[in-house]
Amino acid sequence: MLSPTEENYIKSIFHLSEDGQKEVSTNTISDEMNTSAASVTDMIKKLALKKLLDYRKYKGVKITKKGKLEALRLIRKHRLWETFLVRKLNFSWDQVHDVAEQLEHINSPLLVSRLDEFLGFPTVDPHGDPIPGNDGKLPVTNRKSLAEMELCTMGTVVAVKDSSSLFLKYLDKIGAVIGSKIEVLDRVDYDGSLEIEIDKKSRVFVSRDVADNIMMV
Amino acid sequence: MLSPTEENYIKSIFHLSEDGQKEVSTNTISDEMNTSAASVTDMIKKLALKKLLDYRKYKGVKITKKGKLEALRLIRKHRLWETFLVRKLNFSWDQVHDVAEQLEHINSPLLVSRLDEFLGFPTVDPHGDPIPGNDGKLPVTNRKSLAEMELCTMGTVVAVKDSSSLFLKYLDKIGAVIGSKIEVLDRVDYDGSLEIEIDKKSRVFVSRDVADNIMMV
DNA sequence: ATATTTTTTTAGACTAATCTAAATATTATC
DNA sequence: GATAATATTTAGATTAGTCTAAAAAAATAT
Ligand SMILES: [Mn+2]
Ligand SMILES: [Mn+2]
Ligand SMILES: [Mn+2]
Ligand SMILES: [Mn+2]
Repeated sequence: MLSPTEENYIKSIFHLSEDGQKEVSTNTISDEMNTSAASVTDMIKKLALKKLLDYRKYKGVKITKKGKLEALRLIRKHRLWETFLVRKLNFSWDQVHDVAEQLEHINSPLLVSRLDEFLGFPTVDPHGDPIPGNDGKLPVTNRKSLAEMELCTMGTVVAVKDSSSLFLKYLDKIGAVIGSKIEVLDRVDYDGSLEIEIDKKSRVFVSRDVADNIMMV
Repeated sequence: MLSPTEENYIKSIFHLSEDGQKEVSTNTISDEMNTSAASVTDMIKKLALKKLLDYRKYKGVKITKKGKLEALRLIRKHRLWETFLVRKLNFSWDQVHDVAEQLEHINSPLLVSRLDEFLGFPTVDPHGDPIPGNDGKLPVTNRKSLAEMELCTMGTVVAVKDSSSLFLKYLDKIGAVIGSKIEVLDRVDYDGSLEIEIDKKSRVFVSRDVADNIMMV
């Protein structure tokens, strides 16, 4: 059994390591968690003891198979709850993250499976992120960011990398929501900002940073 | 802001004091919470400092107005979640208590009001207990326990006092669920046990203890 | 290859929630 | 009203999660 705090660490480490591939440094984790590096050292020692991380002093951590499974269990719950909040309780996509951050720690396998069933076994959450299965399997997707798209090509928004309210409200404003079609009209090589056309209607300029956080297919 | 632990204490004290009327002793609380009396003393000091309890050394505690409101806020969430689990996720009434015990601590006013709306503003939970309003108001009910009923009178089951799985499964078995009609056929004065007829069909004997936990109208 | 800077770990301390054992107050009994 | 029993509080520890400051290791720059 993991405490909510341990669960949050393992989930963050999973994300920071790009789904468990890369090693993650102490400072990277402390930045993400808004805790001191000293606290992180304590916690990664504990998680290593529980075999969720491989830890080499001064070398950072790598998440183990067991750690990945724990992270995916949590991510599954997080995304199912976000889906519930949007589809059943009429939350907007920028309101769900913080509540799901709490709900993901509720411990009841029956609740998770019934929620999944109630929602009709959804495959993606309101931000376009895939929902891991009960076995912890994530579908492979071949997405690229808006920033990586070629000039004069058209794509569909399928997900967002940043779930902050500020970012999502901005996307709502310019109309770049999931499902909308975007064509890249021009790219400023100096800073990577783009001029885009959304749904054949509005033309807007977006920064490189914004374009990095919009995932297309 | 209260921690989940503080919330659990204030809720238990509210129940033990019969909705805030009576004083509650340290040992009564420690029994209910399964903690040591020493822990209770520490906690009631803290809650008294937060003005949720009136505490006089060696004399027990009485819940304040502020404390009652906190308790009712929690009870409202608990009962709304139980209702959700039964009505939307097909939990049975004996499966909901422990999960609701976790869900009640989720902190999101928007979530509570949307859940209330989604359920069509329910007034009672799956155990027949009234759901406090957003303002903390509880409807006054005039129920009496099955044990208090007169011989040869008929009543309807409206609530249960014990929400444990063991008790509820027993009620399912004998068919004494909410809405069923019960007539008291005979009472054993020695131990207060009863012979009852349920829904004009089956006759069973129930102990005084069971009869105490079935609320009738 | 040294010296400096950055990163990471260790040492020591704090708070919340818990415990056991000892001390003290209250209540019941004779 | 003294004594015994019970209830409650205090004292002192423990664990989880956090912090700051100091020490040590690793990375970078000269
Ligand atoms: Mn979380
Ligand atoms: Mn999401
Ligand atoms: Mn609880
Ligand atoms: Mn209930």
